[in-house]
Amino acid sequence: MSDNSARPRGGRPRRAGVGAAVRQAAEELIAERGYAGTTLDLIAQRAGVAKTTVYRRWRSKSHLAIDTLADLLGDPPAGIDLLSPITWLAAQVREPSVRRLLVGLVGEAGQDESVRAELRARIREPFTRHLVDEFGLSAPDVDLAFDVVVGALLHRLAMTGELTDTDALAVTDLATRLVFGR
Amino acid sequence: MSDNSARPRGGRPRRAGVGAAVRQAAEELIAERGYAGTTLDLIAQRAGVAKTTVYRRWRSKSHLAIDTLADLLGDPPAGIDLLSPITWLAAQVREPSVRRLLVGLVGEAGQDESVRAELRARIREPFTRHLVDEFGLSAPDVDLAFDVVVGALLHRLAMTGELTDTDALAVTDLATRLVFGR
Amino acid sequence: MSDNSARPRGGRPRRAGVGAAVRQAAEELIAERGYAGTTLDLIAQRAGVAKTTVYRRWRSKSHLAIDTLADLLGDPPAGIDLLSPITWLAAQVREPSVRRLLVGLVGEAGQDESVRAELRARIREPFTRHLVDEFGLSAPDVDLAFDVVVGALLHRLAMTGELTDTDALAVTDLATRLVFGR
Amino acid sequence: MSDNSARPRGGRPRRAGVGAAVRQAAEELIAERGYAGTTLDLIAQRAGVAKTTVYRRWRSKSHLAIDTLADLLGDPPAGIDLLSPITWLAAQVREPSVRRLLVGLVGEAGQDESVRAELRARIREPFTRHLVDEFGLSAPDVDLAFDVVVGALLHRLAMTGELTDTDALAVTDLATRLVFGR
DNA sequence: ATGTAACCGAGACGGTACGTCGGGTCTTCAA
DNA sequence: TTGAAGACCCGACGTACCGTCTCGGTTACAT
Repeated sequence: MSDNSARPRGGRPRRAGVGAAVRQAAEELIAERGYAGTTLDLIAQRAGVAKTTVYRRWRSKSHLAIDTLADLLGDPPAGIDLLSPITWLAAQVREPSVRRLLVGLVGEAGQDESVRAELRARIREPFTRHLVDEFGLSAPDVDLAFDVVVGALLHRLAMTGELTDTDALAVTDLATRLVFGR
Repeated sequence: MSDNSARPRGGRPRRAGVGAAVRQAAEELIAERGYAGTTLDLIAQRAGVAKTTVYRRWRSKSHLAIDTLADLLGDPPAGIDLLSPITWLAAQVREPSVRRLLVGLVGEAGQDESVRAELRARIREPFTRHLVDEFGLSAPDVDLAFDVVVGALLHRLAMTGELTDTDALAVTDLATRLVFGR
Repeated sequence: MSDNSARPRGGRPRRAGVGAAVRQAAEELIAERGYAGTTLDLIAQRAGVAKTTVYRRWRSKSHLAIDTLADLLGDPPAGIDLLSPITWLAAQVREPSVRRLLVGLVGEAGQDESVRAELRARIREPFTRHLVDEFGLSAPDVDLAFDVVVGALLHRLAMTGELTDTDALAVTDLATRLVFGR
Repeated sequence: MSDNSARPRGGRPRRAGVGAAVRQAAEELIAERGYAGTTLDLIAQRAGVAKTTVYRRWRSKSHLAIDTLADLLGDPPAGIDLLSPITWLAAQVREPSVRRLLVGLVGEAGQDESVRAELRARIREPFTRHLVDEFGLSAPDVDLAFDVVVGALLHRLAMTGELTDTDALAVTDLATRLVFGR
């Protein structure tokens, strides 16, 4: 979805399908073994690609992970009411691969501003922009709602390892009220 | 605060002050350099202790970090109203050392159930128990409020690197309403 | 045979049998696992004794090993001819426990003069003295013969891991001729 | 001289000079501080190379030492008489670096068959082959002579820490007679 | 056709941290 | 004083992973 695909001038063109294969491998492996437990060598191997190739397209493991995650999330659904995109977000976080990617990335973000920036631009902003455009909400409010939903669910997961429907519901309710009540 | 204390009998007693010195060193270093940037060798060195001594008392870097964090947090204040402990919690999360410890630990928690368990027992449970005893609230509700506050703030931090007063306030409000409104 | 048994003045007397038990444990373990593969903790454990006790009686692992070895070798037989003590020596070296003790000790000797001295005094000198007294040979000659027999056989063992009768015979012959032919 | 050379195809080629630099560092350090007193970290550092690089080329400290020793020994001189290679061998053993390498390796050999095998193939066999080819001697006899010379001198060194000319001469005499007298 | 420039696979390399192991010392309590 | 128990210091071990680098060889597109 963006291993910066723009490669205008000469030279051998990039092999098609490599980007997808690598993201796919990363997603699977991280879902299976967690973020830290997944090696770039491993990813490259499963994707049938050399490690160099991965590093040519992505700056680091974190950036590959962000890209994988963005690809995995896709766009929020174009629903009629405000609740549906928030519910969709919560559902996404409950997916094991999304969750483990997020948890790993939050860890990295603490260490590295460029990861934070990328995370904002590639993950949160699309969501926010969607709600702003669709429902005319204020961007800061939606950002906060995003952080509340993702953060709370992630942290719950980090604490207990699982997440009940009731909890997810409570949090989405909360976030919805947050956006409304301003 | 608990690198385990009750030891049977016999043998050279543990050197007094080692636990405190190591926690102190860990706290400082993690505040300065972040969780991942802090080595056990470094901690041991600053604490004036051999690395093996650290590993004798704590199973791993994560467990030392949890212990350090628990020690750092202390008990929530015995306030009269329900708001104060939640505000206190938010304030704690905004402390650089607490925050960096938490961020690091949330990352590890994804990988390791024993870290999750320890995190629940040493960090969240004391808070919850306090609110339950003091105000007669339901434990699951308080747990959730804890996860919302800590998770949301942490995630906001992970996304932006900073945290405004307004945001912190919004989140504490939310959590308070959550506990009430059930 | 000499964990320096002289303990004149007051205090609790040494427990009888400890010396023998430790030597026994050391011998067995080194025969089974080699010198380097044998830990002092292991020895103490098998001897049913605390590590401290071992270190109170012997200066170091090497010195315990030398003592064990001396005990194990005993005195050369009071034979009538000169050949028999040399043959006896060769036979001793072929014993697994003796061999592994020797190999380990030779390694340590390279690093530590006190080990060398002890080795001379406790292992080689008794042998030499015996041949000097019994057959009126010159001490330096016998010392050399000792070094040739033990050294050659040990080195053969180090190279091949085993030792045939013919080789052993050839070496003893050689050494005998050496002592004679001067 | 052989941290293995023939590599298949592809990949970044090994940096030239690394092998020599590491062997050189190992030789110097072991001559200065003895086998056991020499760390792989130290060797790597002095060679200006990462520790991982050393471990990539040599299986262990022992194998590096064998390689260093083989490199150091070189080939026996192409003399006209049988005495000269044996004298050469004795002279080599008296070199501090050779001696300390050998002593260390003999110790390891007791623990590890792969070290024994390597020692035979890289150290003893070249010597033996030379004498067999040059003088038509039987390989087992020369092997034995090798073990007698090296073993006896090493053991003498282990016992006394030094080695006089007379002793060295006596041993080479012995070994020469051994090869002849069969 | 030929040059150029980017691609890819393979794998060496530097660097840093990890957690473990073993020798030897020290400290306390009990005998 | 001895012994048991076990904490402690020190220093080395070998492994793992990240991200960089250097090859040989390949593949379009522009000249």
